[in-house]
Amino acid sequence: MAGTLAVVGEKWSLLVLREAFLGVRRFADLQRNLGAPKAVLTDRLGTLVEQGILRRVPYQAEGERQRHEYRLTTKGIDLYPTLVALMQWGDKYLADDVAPLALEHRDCGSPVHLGLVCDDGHELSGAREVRAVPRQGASRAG
Amino acid sequence: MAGTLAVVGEKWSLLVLREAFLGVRRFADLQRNLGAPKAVLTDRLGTLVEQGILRRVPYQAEGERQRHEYRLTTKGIDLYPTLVALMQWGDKYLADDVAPLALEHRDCGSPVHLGLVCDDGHELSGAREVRAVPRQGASRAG
DNA sequence: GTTCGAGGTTCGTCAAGTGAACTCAGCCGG
DNA sequence: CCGGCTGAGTTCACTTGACGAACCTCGAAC
Repeated sequence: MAGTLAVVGEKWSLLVLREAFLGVRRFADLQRNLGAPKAVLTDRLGTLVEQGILRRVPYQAEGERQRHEYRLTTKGIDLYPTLVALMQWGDKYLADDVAPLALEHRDCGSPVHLGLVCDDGHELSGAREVRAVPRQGASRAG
Repeated sequence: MAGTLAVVGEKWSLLVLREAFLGVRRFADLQRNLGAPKAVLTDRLGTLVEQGILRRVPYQAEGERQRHEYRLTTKGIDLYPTLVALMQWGDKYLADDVAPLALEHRDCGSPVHLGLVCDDGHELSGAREVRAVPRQGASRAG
């Protein structure tokens, strides 16, 4: 866990990824949506690319010179549950009125949420139903 | 989401919460386990208490004066999925050898993981099976 | 060959993080 | 009653990082 935070724990990283999941790929759009200083955004995008979470892909809009856009890699897409977890908590405890974004299953249309499930197929109600078991062979990092 | 990050997005907050979930409650133990400067730890604990994520509970060890310990509130416990999400991603992409901590269902003993499930009971394979639908009535905050 | 705009870089300022040293409150042993 | 010990902070000097504004650069269009 500490490792993950070292990678994406900086101030704007997860917000950049949120935009990425919403389909925002261009520097200027990210900058406008987030309101982050350009210098910080440049730096964050750089480290996310370094970490293999985003890819820098060339593209060319009509009548413009070639530029680069930022796309999620598989490694980046796998951070989706993290973002959803943050979102759900915010929706529950911080939302003024109603969640501003709903997630639904693309196939069946019903609402999607994040849950703890065990390999027997039970869905757990929360942290109290989980036992954490330390393992040997590594100090705790997660 | 931005709101959630404003609350727990600072450098040590989520690590403090990890320790809390592992049962660490005392200032000195937190400080030792995390290696965070005392000043920062004091500040983080203070804001987490302010936010209602931790409670300051008096306790008294034998032969010592009364002190305070920090315990998770319900609001804090509900951050569990966030931590698990960070942990699972770290286990997948950053672990040197093997995950240092395994989670199991307290009732049936089988491994627990975090998954996206829809209200029809399907478990989704990942972000690509989800569609995000904006709602009216609020600007996006999540 | 000047303008325009995306995608940066540079710079001065200011907030936040960091570690070491210091404080404070009580319990204890002498 | 005195002085030392310990857990929990606080203060301080220093370094790192965030911030906003201004500047630079490349290529297309005029």
